[in-house]
Amino acid sequence: MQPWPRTEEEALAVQDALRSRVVVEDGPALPATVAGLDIAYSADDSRLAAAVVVLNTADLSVADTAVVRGVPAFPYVPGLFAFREVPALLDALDRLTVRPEVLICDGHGLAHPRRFGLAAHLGVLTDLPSFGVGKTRLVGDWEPVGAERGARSALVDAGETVGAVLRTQTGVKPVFVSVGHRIGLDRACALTLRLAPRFRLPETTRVADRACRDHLS
DNA sequence: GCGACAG
DNA sequence: ATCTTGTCGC
Repeated sequence: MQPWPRTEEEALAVQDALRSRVVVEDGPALPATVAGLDIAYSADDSRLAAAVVVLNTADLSVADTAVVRGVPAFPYVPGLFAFREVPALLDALDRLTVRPEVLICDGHGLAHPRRFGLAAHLGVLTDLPSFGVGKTRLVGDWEPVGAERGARSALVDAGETVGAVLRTQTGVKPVFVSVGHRIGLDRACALTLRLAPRFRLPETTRVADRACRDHLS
């Protein structure tokens, strides 16, 4: 990556320059491999471990894992979250042996104030299909989601649908799915459901979460 | 001025 | 994100 932004103004300028590169076309309906990306931080926030885990979509078995240690590349600022995690995640992606067909990020894609959250950012930089599955909202409003697994409600911000609030398990809080790059919302939701046969979060996120925590000492 | 605010 | 005991529920 080029000189990394060091101020909020510089980061906003980068987002402005990159967001036009988001490609809105549908991606693979049944990718053979999917990657989960996540980062764990040390208690004092000075160190981090970034993990990328590639799963075989067919049986959710682990095909490859890469974990790297590093430092946050930017302070945590809502809306500029990607600048904190992208460098470490790209490092981890570079160490993979198996090329994932889709990236699934911990955070949002287009469900972002400027429509360029972490999932969109990583998608553009890697040019891989990507989307985000967040645990809480950043922007948008939605109507109550049906109680059954699979039920979804449009996540709307400033009049436009920026994602979906999806119930992955009956009786648990829904997750926030939003497109990042080269994949549509319907396929992102369908994939999320396939990857979450038993728990609230997709296995990609769960396995990556465990991997990066283990590498933080 | 008062909230809201991915991880 | 992370700090953390107990507790309610299946």
